[in-house]
Amino acid sequence: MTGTALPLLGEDFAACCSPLTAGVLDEDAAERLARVFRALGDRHRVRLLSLIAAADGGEACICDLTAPVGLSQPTVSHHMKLLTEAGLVTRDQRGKWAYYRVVPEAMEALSGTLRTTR
Amino acid sequence: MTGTALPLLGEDFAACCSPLTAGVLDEDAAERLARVFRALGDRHRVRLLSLIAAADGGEACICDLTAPVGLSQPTVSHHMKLLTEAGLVTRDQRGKWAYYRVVPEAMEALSGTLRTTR
DNA sequence: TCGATGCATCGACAATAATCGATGCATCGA
DNA sequence: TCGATGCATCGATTATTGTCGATGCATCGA
Repeated sequence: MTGTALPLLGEDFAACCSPLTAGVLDEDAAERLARVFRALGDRHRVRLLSLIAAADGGEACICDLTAPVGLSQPTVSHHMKLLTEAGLVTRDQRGKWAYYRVVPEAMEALSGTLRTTR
Repeated sequence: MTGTALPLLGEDFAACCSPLTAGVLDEDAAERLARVFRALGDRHRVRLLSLIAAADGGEACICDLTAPVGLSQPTVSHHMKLLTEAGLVTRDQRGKWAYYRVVPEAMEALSGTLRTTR
């Protein structure tokens, strides 16, 4: 296991993220949040995320992803790095393959920041 | 009322947005989603959103926003345009002032696309 | 041990995006 | 009617990001 997620959403998913609209965010909080949203701000990365989530076993390697998104291997690798750094996916190297997996807690936490009703 | 929101999330907020991870998104859906996330992918825009939500009456004009974010008026105007086009805020011109307001339905819909449990 | 495979990194280039000053259009108050 | 104010748009510049070919490092199977 060589997962290298950098949880930009905070160490503790459950406690880090109050709704965006609950009060004025300071610069740091805004930047951290924006960085995660930026990771989702590309159609290919959004697509990659849905491909991984829908993949058999909930995980996929780069080789499974290049064809569906129609990008080169280095480019897909680059996008996956951004998603990993955002904490939205984890990377697990097993032999030759690097398996990526969606982090539900991160998705939930991010979802929570957009919730307006309590 | 001169609101000009372009609801990129779809005409019907409630019905448009199944979770990102519920199945493989087609190109169009991925692009539409990514465009909205991209609108949130800037710390100033995230901040602007929280400022508006926290403002008195839930609305704010450009002139209320320039100082807090420390950007020029044209730049703030530009950011607000992006947020408006993403459907995350509405614009309402009243006299000299343009009042911006968060669209809770859009936030909720977007929040829903990130939800992994149902 | 060696060729093949999967992947990340690097370097370069092209495309997007952020920012601001200048400007023009309304609207308001005097 | 006129100056002042609020805002959007334009044009230019800089910064950021997406993309790919080339390359190098592991790992696997023969």
